[in-house]
Amino acid sequence: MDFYLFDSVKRKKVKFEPIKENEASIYVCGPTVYDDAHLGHARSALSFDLLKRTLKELGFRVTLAKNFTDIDDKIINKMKESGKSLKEITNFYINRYLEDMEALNILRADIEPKATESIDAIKEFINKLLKKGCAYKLENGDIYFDTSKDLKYGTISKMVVDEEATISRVEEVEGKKSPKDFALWKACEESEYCFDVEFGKGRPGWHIECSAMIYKHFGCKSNDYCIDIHCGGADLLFPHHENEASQTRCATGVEIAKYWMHNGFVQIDGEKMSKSLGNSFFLKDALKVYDGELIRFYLISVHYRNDFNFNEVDLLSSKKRLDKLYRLKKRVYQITSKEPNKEFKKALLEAMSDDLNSSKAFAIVDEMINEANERLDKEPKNRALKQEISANIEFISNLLGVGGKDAIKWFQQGVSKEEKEKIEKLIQKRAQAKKEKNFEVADKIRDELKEMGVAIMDTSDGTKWEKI
RNA sequence: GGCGCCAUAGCCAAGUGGCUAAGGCAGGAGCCUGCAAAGCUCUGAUCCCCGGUUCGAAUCCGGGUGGCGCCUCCA
Repeated sequence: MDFYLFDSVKRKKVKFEPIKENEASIYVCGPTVYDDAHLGHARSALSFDLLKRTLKELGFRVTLAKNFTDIDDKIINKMKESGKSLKEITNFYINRYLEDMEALNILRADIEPKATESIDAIKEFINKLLKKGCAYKLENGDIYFDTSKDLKYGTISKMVVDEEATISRVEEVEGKKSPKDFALWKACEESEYCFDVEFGKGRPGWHIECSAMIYKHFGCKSNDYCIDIHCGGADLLFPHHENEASQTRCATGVEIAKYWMHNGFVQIDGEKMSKSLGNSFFLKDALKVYDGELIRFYLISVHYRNDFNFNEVDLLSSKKRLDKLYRLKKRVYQITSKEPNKEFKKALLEAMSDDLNSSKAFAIVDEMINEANERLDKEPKNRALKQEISANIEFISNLLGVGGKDAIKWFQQGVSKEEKEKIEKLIQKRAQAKKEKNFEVADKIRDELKEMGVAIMDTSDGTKWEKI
């Protein structure tokens, strides 16, 4: 099965034809680790987690790299504010990021380079640019990339940078040849975040690390491209990706990536989530209230390229939808899965192969759930059917990363042992009352359970309960 | 000012030239049930407006209206 993706540089959907047959090299622009991850980080990570899972399922050998920018102005500011060391801050937030992403069931990247651990690669890269005359040094020691040396500058984002407009926005730096030029190396004095290299003490600029890391980990030797797919948030297209591409072009003569994918934004009340608007919120706070898998499901129920308007009402409607998958899973509880239904598997994979159409994929999942329930109603003892359903759910969990948890526990989240015992005792009492046809008592117990946030359902297999 | 995205039922959301416009949530009717819940069945939109292209458009083109984003760190 072929994979199609929307290439945000070509601005159209194209067939994925990897540089090396059956292999896919992916680089995702990761977070700057100066604070906790917010929903936008989650959306980006989820989008390209789906990319990785889909390509793997299609049989590609996938190598995904995601960097951590662990040296930057904001981190330095945080150091000054908190009195903590660079490493203390960045290690703390890297771990937090990884924990949050794990809660969302995001597969770990195969390579996780850090800027501070890539200084040699960055240094080499800057040296290459200096040698080729694509970079110049200012009197203060800063090194800038000379965008005029790259005739293709602007072809990634199609941004024609208006010199005057740019001047008004970008801070003027003395000695800079063009406002489009950007810092590769920022000179600094002796300190924890300064690195002593042959062209002077300093620290890397933001754009250079990605180019250097890609060069280091994937190589950009004789191919036309360094990697297959370069991914990131829509806001990175310009200037970040434009600059990365330009540097790599100048330094290696090779295009940095064959394909580009950009995910849309998470908005709150129709506006971009951002700190300056005061409407952003951290993933860790959402995770205190909602299961990570629910947040995952909610965020990937909308196509990755669209804007996503986050709100609690929709999140709760997503929960009801996801609950249905787990209710089906409960019906085939502890049944060993065999082979998934061929047509179902194909349809699901086809949807995801069409530029990661996860919305369509979930529609197919819903149809499968519906059909499975219908058939189970008719043939509750059909073991082969149960094995197939179980395998279908397993396939969903591999491809989409939802539905992989224990179905009983899913409906008992946040219920303590004592509570559980109390619930089960009440259910027993109710069963006794029912036996005695004392429905008044039975209904009273049901109301009592409902007040505890517990819903019950009588089945041929006894009374089941769920925490709502 | 430059570049770009979006507008589909009460809400969320696929579809981007041609069978009856996916799917979910909410609502209504029914089956099941002691009654419920869960599950199942049935039930809703001609696709922001105007014009054009076409045998045929939600889907392409032009013009509006409304919303959002990038151009400064940003997923």
